[in-house]
Amino acid sequence: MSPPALERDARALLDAMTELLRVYQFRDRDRLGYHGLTITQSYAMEVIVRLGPITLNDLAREMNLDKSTMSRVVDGLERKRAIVRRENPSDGRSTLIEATHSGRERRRLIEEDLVAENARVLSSFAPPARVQAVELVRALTNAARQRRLEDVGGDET
Amino acid sequence: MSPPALERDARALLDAMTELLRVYQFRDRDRLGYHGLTITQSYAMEVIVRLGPITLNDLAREMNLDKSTMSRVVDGLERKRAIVRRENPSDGRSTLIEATHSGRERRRLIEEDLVAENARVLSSFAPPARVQAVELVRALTNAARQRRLEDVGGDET
DNA sequence: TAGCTTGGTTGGTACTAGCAACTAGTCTCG
DNA sequence: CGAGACTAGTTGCTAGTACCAACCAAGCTA
Repeated sequence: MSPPALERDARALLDAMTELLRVYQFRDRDRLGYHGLTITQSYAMEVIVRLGPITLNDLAREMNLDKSTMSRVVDGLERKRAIVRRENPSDGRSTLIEATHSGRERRRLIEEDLVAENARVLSSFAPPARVQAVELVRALTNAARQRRLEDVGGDET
Repeated sequence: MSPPALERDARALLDAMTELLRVYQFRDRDRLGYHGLTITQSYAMEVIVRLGPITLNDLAREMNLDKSTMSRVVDGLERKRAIVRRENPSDGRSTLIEATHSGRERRRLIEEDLVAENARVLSSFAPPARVQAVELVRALTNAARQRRLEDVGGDET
C-alpha cells in the first residue's frame, strides 16, 4: 500500500534518529561530571527545582518512575546534599523533597552547560534553520509521544 | 557577543531534545518486549548482524563500551540463544560472536517494528518535508558529534 | 475503633557500566 | 627456543537504574 518511498524515508529516519540518540546518550553518559550528578539525578533535580517542594510520589509520577526507584534516586541526591527531605506538615506519612542551595546551584550550572552546548550545535546552522531544527525536534517528539499513547492505550494526564 | 536569539534557540533546542530523549527512553524502556531483547542487547545484535562474526573487543569498540560490559551483554544474548561464541581459528584467545538464526530473525522483527514506527511518524509530514527532516536530523547529529570530538579530543576513526 | 487506603522504604532480581585484577593464549627479541 | 611483553576475554567489585512485591506507619472512613 504505502509507496516504497515512505519506507525508504522511514529507514533513513530510523538510522538518523538512532545515531542522534546514541550521540546524545554518550554525551550524557560520559558527562559523569554533570557537576557531580548522574543524568537521572540531574533530571530529578530539574523537576524538584521546577515544582518546588514535592512529595516522592508526585515526583515519581512526574518522572514516570516507580516510587521505589524514585526513593533510591532521592537517596542519592540526599547523600550528595542536593536535596533535603522535610516532613510534610499536612501529612505525617509523606516527606517533602526540597532542593538545597547547593543542589539548585548545581542544577543551574548543568543547565548552563547544556544550553551552551546546544548553542554550539546550533551555531553551525543559519538562523532560520535553527528555528526549523527546533520545530522538527518538537514535531518528532510529538509524533513519537502520540505513538506511545496509542500503543499503550493512553494513561493519565 | 552571540545575540540573545542564539541562546533562546539553544534553550528551546535543549528543552525539545530533552523531551525527545525522554520519550524515546520510555518507549525503549517499556518495550520490555523488544522481541525479548533489551535495548542494549538489540543494539548489539544490530552490530553483530551487520558486521558478521566479530570478536568481543571489536564489538565493544564499535559500541563504545568497556569489554567487561560487552562480555556481560553478550552473555545475555547467549543465554537468550541470539548468538553463539565460536572459537576463532586464527587466534586462540579470542572468540567470534555470531548471530544465530533466531537472533537474526529477532533483530529483523525489531527493525521492522522500528521502521514501521518511523513511517508512522513521518506520515504526518508532507513528502518533501520528510526528506528534509531526515537531513536535518543528520545535520544535528553531525553537529552534536562534532562537539563531542572537540570536547574529548577526538579519538580513533 | 477496625479495616481499608496511601506514602514511603526495603528486599530481591536483572541489566548497564566502568575499573582492576586475573588467566590464558600470542608475539617478539635475544 | 624461551622469557617477557602484550592482548583477548572473564570475573570481582562498586554504583546506578529499574521493576515488583512485601512491608510499616500514618491517615481516612464507616
